[in-house]
Amino acid sequence: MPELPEVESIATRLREGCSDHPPLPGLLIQDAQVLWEGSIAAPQPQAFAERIRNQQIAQITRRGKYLILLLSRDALLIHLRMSGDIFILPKAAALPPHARVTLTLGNGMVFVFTDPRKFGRVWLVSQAEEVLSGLGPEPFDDSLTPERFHQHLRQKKRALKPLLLDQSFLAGLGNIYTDEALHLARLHPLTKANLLTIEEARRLLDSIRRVLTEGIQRNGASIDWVYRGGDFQNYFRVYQRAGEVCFVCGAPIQRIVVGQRGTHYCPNCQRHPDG
DNA sequence: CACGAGACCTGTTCGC
DNA sequence: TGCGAACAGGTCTCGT
Repeated sequence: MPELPEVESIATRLREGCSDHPPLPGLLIQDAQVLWEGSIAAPQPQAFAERIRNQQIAQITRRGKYLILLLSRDALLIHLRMSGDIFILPKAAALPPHARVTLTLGNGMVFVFTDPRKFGRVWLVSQAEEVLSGLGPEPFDDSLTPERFHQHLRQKKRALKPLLLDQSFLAGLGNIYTDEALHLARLHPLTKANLLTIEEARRLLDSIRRVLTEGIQRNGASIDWVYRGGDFQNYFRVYQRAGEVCFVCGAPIQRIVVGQRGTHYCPNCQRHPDG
């Protein structure tokens, strides 16, 4: 589930607090436990706890799908990949299933990174940029104008679906929001990027921003057994709706596989340029 | 450069 | 009921 809106929701909750826990900025990290070494991308897993100990949480942000905690000396970056999640619990509480890394906080609570599938990764580095340097622009960046977006698209011959999933082209979109954005923009997932007109590029950028905004407003999507508190899953227009009717035209939503990813679209609203 | 396949993992759901 | 196959929000690497 964790695409840009889900990570943004988590970052906001950690930064501002909620009914279950106070804001994290200002708290001290007293200790750390690595329960699954594979989750630690940097530094060496054995060096992680020692290095993070006694650093204070200064600021919490997001870049693409990365959750970023700026600490007194280092930056802690977390990528949730397919099944990662973050819990803040009382120190005395039982650890949730699949806990991989824990941080003991100064207020008697514990920061827990859980991840059933073990795809998620944690980095503790002196500069966040070491990890983020390959990312493309943020979708909401003001400098990403329709004209510039069109320029970028014109340089790519790839199909829109895999291109939008490429984090070096644009940071933050995953399988759900890509399918939703393409439907809103009335563009077929297999359309070649360099064929878009400026008007289509404008429509696509606008659609991307609209679905991401809607996702953030609904606190992200929670589906299957991974629950995250958001309810955007109740407002999907195409994702996981194969065989159901398109809300725009009534045609049945189609599911195809593109780049090994399930891809959902309306064959009537989203016509392939070549038929 | 573009693309497909395979790898990394566990859990749920579906079909027989 | 049981069991294997298919599928899942992501990314990396390798071969063509």
